[in-house]
Amino acid sequence: MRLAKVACADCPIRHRAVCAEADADDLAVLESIKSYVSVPKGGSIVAAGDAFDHVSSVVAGCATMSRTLEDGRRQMVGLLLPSDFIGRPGRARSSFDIEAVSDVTLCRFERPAFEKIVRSSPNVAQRLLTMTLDELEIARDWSVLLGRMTARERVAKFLLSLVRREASAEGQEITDGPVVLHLPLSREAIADYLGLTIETTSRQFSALRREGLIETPSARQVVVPDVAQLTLEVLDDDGGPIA
Amino acid sequence: MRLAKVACADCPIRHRAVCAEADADDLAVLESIKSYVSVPKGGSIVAAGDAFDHVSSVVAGCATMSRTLEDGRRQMVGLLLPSDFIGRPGRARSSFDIEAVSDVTLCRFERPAFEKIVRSSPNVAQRLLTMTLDELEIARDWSVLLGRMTARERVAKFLLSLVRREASAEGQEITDGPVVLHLPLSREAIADYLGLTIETTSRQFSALRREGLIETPSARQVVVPDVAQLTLEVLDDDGGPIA
DNA sequence: CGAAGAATTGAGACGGCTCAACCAAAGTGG
DNA sequence: CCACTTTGGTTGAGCCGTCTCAATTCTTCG
Repeated sequence: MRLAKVACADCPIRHRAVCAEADADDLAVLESIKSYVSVPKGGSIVAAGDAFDHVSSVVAGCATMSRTLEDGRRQMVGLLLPSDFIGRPGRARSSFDIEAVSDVTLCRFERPAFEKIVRSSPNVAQRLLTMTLDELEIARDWSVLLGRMTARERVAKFLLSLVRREASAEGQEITDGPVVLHLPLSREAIADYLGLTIETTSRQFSALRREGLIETPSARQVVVPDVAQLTLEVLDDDGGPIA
Repeated sequence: MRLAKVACADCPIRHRAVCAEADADDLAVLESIKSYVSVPKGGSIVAAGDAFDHVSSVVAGCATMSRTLEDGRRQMVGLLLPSDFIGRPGRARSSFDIEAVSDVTLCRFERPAFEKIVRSSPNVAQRLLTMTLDELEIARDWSVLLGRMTARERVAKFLLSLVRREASAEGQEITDGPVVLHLPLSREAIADYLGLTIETTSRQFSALRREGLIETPSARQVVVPDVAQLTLEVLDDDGGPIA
């Protein structure tokens, strides 16, 4: 669904998205070709194999990138939150499904027009490269989790990544004190993200709760009373890239 | 160890590496600042946490990118073959270990000098972006393997990725007929790549051999008599990105 | 209040891991 | 040239963590 445009100057992700380094000229062009689109919770943004006619930035809401095998096994490969970029300049087709898990607002560009900007604006090209390198680092970091970590470590690391991501989105320090998290994902989606089943994921939440490492006022809310203590559950936790 | 330079015009990876799209001017600059370095089998190229003083392209040999957790668990996140790029412009430290698994020849640039070229040459910047996007796709594809595939599927997919990679390096068609592979990795390294143990990996090789899907004249050689048949072992195998 | 979906919990099965023995190939030194 | 060692790979037996299947509870929303 089409939405009214918001001026880039007022955009909540102006300084974190692909347009972050755009100068006044770049921004004028981007502003002229962008359109806002809203995708309802559960809606598809692109399906694996589909053409990528547009690229976009997530302005609000949460989306997932995943692949489903023929027999139904499903693995999420990325969580898309505000300021994240969707699409691949220079590539016509998506090899993953991208779906809204909450109502999502996208700032969208037609792919050819966006590719032209990438070619003409070093600022935008540079920003896109930096974001892609960040994504790559996040993906590789996640590979360590998928390949080698226990269910407990996966859940703990997932929660910590949300803590960090929320802190960085709000430009805050990472405090040790109680942090309240809103989970953007269902247990099923979390399981797909972590390479586990729903049941195992749920059991790990329960175990962490029993041991006082987290509290769960509701299924979608998690309180971490002591972030440092939760961090101890994850070997290797160097802080890691912000996923 | 320093080696004599090879002219870019004679370089075996000239048309596949980060310099592939470089024009004559770019190439002159690259040629003037590059140096060739050889790293012996088993040697470290960079360690996790170390400064990235240089970036480089793999000219010959094979290297791995991996992380080792404090308790010794290890996950490989990338296999580096000729034409692959090592390093991250704009980031000073590596978050993974990069090690030579055979004697490796690198075409190396000091990071600041290379970053300058990326800023001044749209061709190089564009090529770097494309390569990074390819790497990202490969990393995400691998996540599906690590998160959801069985040991048997992992080994089959690994072998198929080598078949494709060899074919693409030599610009050949992917044939169904017998393909002879040289494994660049030990069983241990393969296990680390696939998120398995040595023993499980070895058992899967044995099982595939028993069933006639592969032959193993020696530990480092694998013959795939029928690529299509091996492909049937991997659900989802859409061909996938070339890892 | 009832229905449907989401999450939790339990019991048992199973795939991959651990520990251990064994084997083959490649050095190494007397 | 032959013991001896070392390194890398294979195989076996049993264990354990996660999955599967199933029942139950909790939420949400007509």
